[in-house]
Amino acid sequence: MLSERQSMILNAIVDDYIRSAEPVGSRSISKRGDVAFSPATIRNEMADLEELGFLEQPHTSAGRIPSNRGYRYYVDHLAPLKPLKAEDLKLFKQLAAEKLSAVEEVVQHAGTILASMTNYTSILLGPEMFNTSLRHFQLLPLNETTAVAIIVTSTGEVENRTVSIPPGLSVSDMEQTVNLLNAKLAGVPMHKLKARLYSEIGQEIQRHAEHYEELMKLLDDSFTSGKDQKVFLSGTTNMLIQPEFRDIGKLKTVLDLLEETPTLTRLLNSEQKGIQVKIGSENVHQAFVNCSLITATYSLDGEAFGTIGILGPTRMEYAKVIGTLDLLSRAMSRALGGRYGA
Amino acid sequence: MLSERQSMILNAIVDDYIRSAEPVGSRSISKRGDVAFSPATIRNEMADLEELGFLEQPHTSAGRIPSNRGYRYYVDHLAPLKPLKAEDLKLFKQLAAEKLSAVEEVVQHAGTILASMTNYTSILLGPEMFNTSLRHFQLLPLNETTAVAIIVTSTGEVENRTVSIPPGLSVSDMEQTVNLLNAKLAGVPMHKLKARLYSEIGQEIQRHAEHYEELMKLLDDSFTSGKDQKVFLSGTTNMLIQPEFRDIGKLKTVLDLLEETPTLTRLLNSEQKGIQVKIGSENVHQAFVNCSLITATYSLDGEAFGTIGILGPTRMEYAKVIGTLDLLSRAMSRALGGRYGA
DNA sequence: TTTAGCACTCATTTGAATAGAGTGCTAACG
DNA sequence: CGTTAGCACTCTATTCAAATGAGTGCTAAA
Repeated sequence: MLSERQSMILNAIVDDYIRSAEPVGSRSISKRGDVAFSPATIRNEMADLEELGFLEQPHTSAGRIPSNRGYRYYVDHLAPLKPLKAEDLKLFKQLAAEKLSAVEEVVQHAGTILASMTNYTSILLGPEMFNTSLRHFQLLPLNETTAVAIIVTSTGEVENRTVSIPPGLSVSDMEQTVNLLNAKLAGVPMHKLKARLYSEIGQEIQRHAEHYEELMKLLDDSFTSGKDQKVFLSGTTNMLIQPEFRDIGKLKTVLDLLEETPTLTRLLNSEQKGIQVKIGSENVHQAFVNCSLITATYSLDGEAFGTIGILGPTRMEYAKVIGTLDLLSRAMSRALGGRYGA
Repeated sequence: MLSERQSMILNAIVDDYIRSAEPVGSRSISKRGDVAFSPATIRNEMADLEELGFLEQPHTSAGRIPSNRGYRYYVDHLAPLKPLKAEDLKLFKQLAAEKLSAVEEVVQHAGTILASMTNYTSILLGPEMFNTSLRHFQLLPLNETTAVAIIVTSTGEVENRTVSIPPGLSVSDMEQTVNLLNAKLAGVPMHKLKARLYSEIGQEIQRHAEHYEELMKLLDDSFTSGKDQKVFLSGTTNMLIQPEFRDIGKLKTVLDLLEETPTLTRLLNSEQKGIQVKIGSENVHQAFVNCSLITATYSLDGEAFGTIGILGPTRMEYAKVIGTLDLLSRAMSRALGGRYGA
């Protein structure tokens, strides 16, 4: 579609613009050395590239800046990723080596590393528990009316909710029920818990316990996953140093969105695994028209999956970010995998 | 110290400035009606007030703005708090009425309300568990080498950590130990757990279990409170709409600090109960010189205590914020208290 | 096909003039 | 003697025109 030379010029322009944030002119491209033509020639090509929709001109007497399409081409034809700096690699090693007890801590730490390495905003999603299974269930009465329900998953995650005890339910009934559940439901995938509860356990409970209805309600409550997937943000203030967000209005629309965790979860939770790049208006959400969002997935012991992402202006260091995300997502999977065996 | 008239004028100036964010001149004060003197008279008083350090002048031909000292006087001599709007009160009622299962949800929700009612940034600290006591302890093995330690407090909070099992420790030894702990330590305040573990339980364990050292290490790990007090932020982007933070540099120093949860915890965790107002440089932290921080404390069932706070520019609607914090902290204590009986 | 040259465009910078808000001081007033 | 009107003065913010300069598009020559 593009000639070799056009491709080189586009590449040079995007590269330059990513560094300077200023419209780049034909002269500066010519002087770079990697495209050995005169400004005039480059100007002609630039006019063509603009007509094709890869470049834009803020005004007649300014240089060119890449359009979304230009960035897209740049990303799709990215040169093989250059290896990261040694010091950065060391950070990854540390992540894997560190004795972090909880998954959340690993994820949080990874987010901090990501933000400080890239100078953009990192958005990480905690592992999706969809694929994990039940390890242990417990009901601990606090007083006459309330109890804590505790669920431990196969990956060692602990979830808890406060539930109300139906009046008149005997302690022994409750204990018996819990024992039954542990016997019957241990190892069952989390997303099948409720179905199993009704299909298999229901009758059993009905046989030996009073207050069937209320008890089932209690258990149903316990198995209702309370929280959404957890969102970890880091480096939000890196957004402030981007010249494209000098305009407080634009800045606010983005930062506002970052406070809406449910929306973020939806935006990051892509079906696909691997690395994904959404440039400008390729993002569904209006607030991200000036941003690019790059995401990668990690896995926890092959069961649960989560997402890590970087949000920055469309004028983003794609090569660096993609490389970093790729390595970090692997490092995370490594740090998390094998930690909890079956 | 200040004459009746000076006091009134200072009050009027602060009031005006809080609303307009512009230096206020003698004419506009005179026209307000509540200080019935000519601009010239007011000018004279203003000059005096400036000499006394209550006012400042950006430049010779501008109006006056309050100094930190001026704000302090204003706050200390604040008129009796006017009651909140009916719609706001309704929000509080809802908070108390809502069936929120977890303490964290109550706190989080309160933060959202606070930020949206005041249009400032709310900073809430989750309850300090210092005063709660142990309800239940459990060790759940995940595989040969790791286990989850689960601690349930008297207020129904659940904490969990992953710990490593010393090789060779038998399951029955572990179970026996856990039973012993529950028998001996239930009801013991959290901050005394470790001391009791060593003073009373140590010998007992030594008597019947092998691997004494390793087992104690495991238990010590379990009782080491992993997380700091949790911090909930809401309405950080409200900072962007304040004209004093039009300057991105200033904005960044503040927002950067908001990302440092440990520092925030330290800044909010005041010894004193009740409402506290820190104006401008009264704040210890450099980043808050242009801000005021107003905090109040809430309690959870009379045991654990937490803090709620509002951060805004020194030019802040003190009356409104103080009133709101006062009511909300009570509402929270009410919503949380009695929920978990002994 | 490439390039040098040149006229042209347009945002940005600069500087001077102007307007306007507010003060401090002095003198008059009750 | 406290209060107020009047006025000169100060300093910022606005406005506008001119100058600057980066960069382009086009044409003609190499």
